[in-house]
Amino acid sequence: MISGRKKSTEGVDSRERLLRTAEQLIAEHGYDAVSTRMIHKGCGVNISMISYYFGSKEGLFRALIEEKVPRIREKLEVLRDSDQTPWEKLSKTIDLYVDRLFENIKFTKVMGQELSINARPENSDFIVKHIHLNMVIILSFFKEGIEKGDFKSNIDVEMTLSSIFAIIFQWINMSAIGMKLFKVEDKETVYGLDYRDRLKRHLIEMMRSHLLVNPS
Amino acid sequence: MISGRKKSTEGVDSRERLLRTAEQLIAEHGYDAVSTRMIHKGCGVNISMISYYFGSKEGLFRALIEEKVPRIREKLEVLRDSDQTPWEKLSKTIDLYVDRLFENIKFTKVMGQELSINARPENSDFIVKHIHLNMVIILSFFKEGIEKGDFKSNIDVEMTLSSIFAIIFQWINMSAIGMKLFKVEDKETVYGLDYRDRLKRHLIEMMRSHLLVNPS
DNA sequence: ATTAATTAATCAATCGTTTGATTAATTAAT
DNA sequence: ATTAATTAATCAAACGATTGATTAATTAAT
Repeated sequence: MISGRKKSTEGVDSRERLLRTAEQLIAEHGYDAVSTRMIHKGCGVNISMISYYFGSKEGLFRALIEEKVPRIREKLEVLRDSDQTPWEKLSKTIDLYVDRLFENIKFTKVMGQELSINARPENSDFIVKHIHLNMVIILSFFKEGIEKGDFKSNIDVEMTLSSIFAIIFQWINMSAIGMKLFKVEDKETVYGLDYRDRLKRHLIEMMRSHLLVNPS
Repeated sequence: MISGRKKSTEGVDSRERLLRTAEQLIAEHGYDAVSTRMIHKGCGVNISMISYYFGSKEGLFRALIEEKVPRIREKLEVLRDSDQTPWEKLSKTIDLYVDRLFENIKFTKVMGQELSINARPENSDFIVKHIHLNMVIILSFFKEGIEKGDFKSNIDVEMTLSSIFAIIFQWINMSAIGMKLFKVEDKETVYGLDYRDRLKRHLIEMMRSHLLVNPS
């Protein structure tokens, strides 16, 4: 068949299209404002396929969360086990995290919404669990830096770590503020490479003066 | 009459109860997850009073936003026109902002949700406009500090300002992460005075090392 | 022939909103 | 001082539309 419109092996494709359309719409309007009909109209896949593949609308959302919760952890573990200085580990962590969240703008927004609203605790617990596992690794970089005498000993490491996450998350989740502050018209710009680099540089420079005993 | 259950001058009270209940519920579950029936059941005020006082559910929400968008600006202007050093102005601004947002946890969450989701642009535009007006004032503190030679001249002032807002907002909006990081069981604790002070101290100390040419 | 994928049609439940009637307080006229 | 008219506030009930979900029938590939 030329059109191949109904090949049964397209099943995977329908599933994927539902996930991607849901991600797009939910990032833009929030979970509760997105109806199953919006999703089905957005990708042309029949409504009942949501139940067919995911059991329910919540099941679709859950699948989206579990599929995408970033797997930065492996990279962090490689970094941890390397022989770089604590400061090198930390600055590369910032680089890594900014890249990962910027490469998944839509999903980062969805995460932010799930963590802000407290509906569906299974989702927020799942996300918090994974973020925390990463945080524990990054915390070890701080402690290593303090032990070696590279970092100041009187810094509030937990607050500092939390701040790094906050700054990146907020840049993506509240882009409207950034747009106004930097007099930028479209979202594409603040999500683009220029501002991504500027955010990295700012974060690293701020951490340098805040953390290092001897900022070179 | 003793009960006075239906005095016509109670109208203001019903209006107020609708606003407070909506604020509470929307902060917890998000606008779209809160139905008009949830609001009316939450405060006992008849459902039709929403249309009566606010025209619609969105009108109620809009009234909530306009009523509460923090009026920190007057205090910032007093600070700006005072004869304190730029660093004093900035550290007092941090103090002021943390206090204001912590005193309005529920509404700060609502603001965060409105800025994250892009439904109802009238609301997000309104919020962004007011936040930006405050940001312009705080930016003048930075510039004054640089001109006087108190602050380093090579700092990214816009990114730094944006970071301050991000850290405070995120602490309130994503309390789940803070709870896990600080091994705290209930929200009341991370929203309490101890962590409020700890957040202030961290922010001010981080800004001190990041901004000041000569951190005393 | 069996299986997996897809469809249109339909379900009960809930959504935001509106209705017409009722209450209690206020104002104006006698 | 009484009475009549007007007002704001409140209520239960119902509106049409939309929600998430399910059904049974159909299609296509093995």
